[in-house]
Amino acid sequence: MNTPQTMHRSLCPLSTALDLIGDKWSLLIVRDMCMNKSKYCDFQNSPEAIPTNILASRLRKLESNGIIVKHPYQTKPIRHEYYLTAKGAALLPVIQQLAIWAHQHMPDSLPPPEAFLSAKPEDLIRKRDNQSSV
Amino acid sequence: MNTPQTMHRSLCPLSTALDLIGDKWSLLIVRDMCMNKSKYCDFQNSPEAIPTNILASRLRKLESNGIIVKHPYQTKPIRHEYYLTAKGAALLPVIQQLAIWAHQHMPDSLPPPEAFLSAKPEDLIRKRDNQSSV
DNA sequence: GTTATTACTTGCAAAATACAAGTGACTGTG
DNA sequence: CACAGTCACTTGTATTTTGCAAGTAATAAC
Repeated sequence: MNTPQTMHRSLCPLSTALDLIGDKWSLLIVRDMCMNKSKYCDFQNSPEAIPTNILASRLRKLESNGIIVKHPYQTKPIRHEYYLTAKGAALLPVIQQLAIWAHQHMPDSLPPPEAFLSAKPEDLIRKRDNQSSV
Repeated sequence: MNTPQTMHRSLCPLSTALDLIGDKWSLLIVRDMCMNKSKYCDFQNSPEAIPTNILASRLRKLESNGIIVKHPYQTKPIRHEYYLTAKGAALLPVIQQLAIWAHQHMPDSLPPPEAFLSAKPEDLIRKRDNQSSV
């Protein structure tokens, strides 16, 4: 279940989107998931070095807003993997456009990987995992 | 002249883009400019009600990073209009994708205007104004 | 038992944001 | 001319968010 949705500044779609993911970290976590990263330590090990408290709070926020789901992959100490939902995977075009823009207009950024540019949202969804949450 | 560029968290294009425009307000200002708004009070009157000090600091930041240019439209009390540069106009696809995403996945957001979805970056650049800054 | 690892939480300082109240340069009215 | 009003800001300060370091619970390895 999802859609808790905080207060929105307006009903403009851009504004509501930014209310949710308009910060410096959320889309980087989504990016990592697009690159098949799924574990807490994967996100921590990304080159941007997200602070661990920010990571935990962003994962909570993204999950409570239906952008990602978590499901356990071991129980001894309970550990979760995090995956994009259809809603989360649908952010891929946004991220792709942002990466293209940066590559073309920000001199010191690297080119986006080919595989990333040619990816499609539906490729990012793990059907089994999403269905398991019904 | 532009490109002062603050420190980047990494060279990932997405990360560098978010270093610059990864906040709740910057893209709303760009959106307003895409809708042919150009004056300080236009931005202030948008429904999200940006605080005036934030607006002023964002305009400075966007200008110093080459996303917008300002040029005077009167001199009695000096007043400026703000326009997108080619670099700023190239953010249109990003904003369009974000708006599409929100419309499809955030229940209480309005549909993006048709004119906005069919716009192209080159339509947003005022050739005369950009050339005048040479 | 001791040490190490992972996925967090907690505490606190630093930075960003929000809100209210100025300020300077005018314009319009009487 | 005095005086209220507008516009594009700046300044001050409270509140919120972020960043960094350290701590903790659960377990594995030795």
